[in-house]
Amino acid sequence: MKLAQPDLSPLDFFREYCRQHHLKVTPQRLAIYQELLKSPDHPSAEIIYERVKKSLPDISLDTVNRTLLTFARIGLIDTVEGYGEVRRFDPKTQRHHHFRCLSCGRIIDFEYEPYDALSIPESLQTTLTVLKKKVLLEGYCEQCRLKKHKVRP
Amino acid sequence: MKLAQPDLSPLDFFREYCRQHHLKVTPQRLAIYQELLKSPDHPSAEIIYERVKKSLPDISLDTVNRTLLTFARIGLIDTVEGYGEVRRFDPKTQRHHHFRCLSCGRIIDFEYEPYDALSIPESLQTTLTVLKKKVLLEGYCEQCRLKKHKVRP
DNA sequence: ATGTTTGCAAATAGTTTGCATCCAG
DNA sequence: CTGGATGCAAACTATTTGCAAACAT
Repeated sequence: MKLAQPDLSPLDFFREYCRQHHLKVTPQRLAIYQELLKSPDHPSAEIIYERVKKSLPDISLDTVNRTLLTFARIGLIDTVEGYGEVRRFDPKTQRHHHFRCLSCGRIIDFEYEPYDALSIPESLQTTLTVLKKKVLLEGYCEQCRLKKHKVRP
Repeated sequence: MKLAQPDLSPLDFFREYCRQHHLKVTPQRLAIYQELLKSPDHPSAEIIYERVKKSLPDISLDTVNRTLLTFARIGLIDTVEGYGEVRRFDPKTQRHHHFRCLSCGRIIDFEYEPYDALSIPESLQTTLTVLKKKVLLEGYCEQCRLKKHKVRP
């Protein structure tokens, strides 16, 4: 689904991506996308809204929200921890990892030695204190594998 | 902080764990913990509430919420994707991984070849379709490293 | 032209807070 | 006894939805 030509300007890439996904290129969408590109800090919809308002004072938070979800749905951007679902709890505090079904949201635990033994990148060691390592695999579970579901969120 | 003797019955372990963390062992907490142990499905507070109500009909959703957060805070249970924070977005769809500061919530991107090359456990291959692999490291960032912050959530 | 997108307002969902009462230690 | 825990209600925050007007194609 993703474009294979990264040799376009970010803007052309965006236009092309939208066209391929039958999305209209509106000033709002453009502004949001450009703001996102400038934002290395994984902003929330609210924060993007505040920033985009500087150039488009009349934009609404709803539009930002809808646009971001749309972008995520077509794979133009990613959502980071916090998949928009409710908080869920896990009584297993021993080391284990998760598989998450992109269709039904099911989370499956698994244990896998090699993942526990993962090394920490040198470059991080100097500035960060790493306490936990978690591997998250994503894809489709047995039930959803065949059905052509739409991806969450 | 975690107890080192897993050779207690789950119930005694719980009582002991609570005592060490100066938490009273109330019927509600007991019921919630026991329900959690029976729940391999990473339930939400709402779902736990529904289940626990069968044995404690007068329990409130607030108590379930507070109790789960308390349990998570003392490390008795874990919270799963969806850290209770707002949804955040990432314009980088190329492969990369995240470090998350347990204190300030900051998310730092990093790239690390070996993580991209991770093998998928055999046991999962037969039933699941794995599309993405993400490694999440957690700990304290440079700024928070020294300050003794309380852990989110 | 026309079907999508937007902005607004209202609804909803999930979570948190204040407070009086209750109970485990 | 007494401070922490609970239940209730209300507040709050984030997100979603319905709809008429506006706009991109």
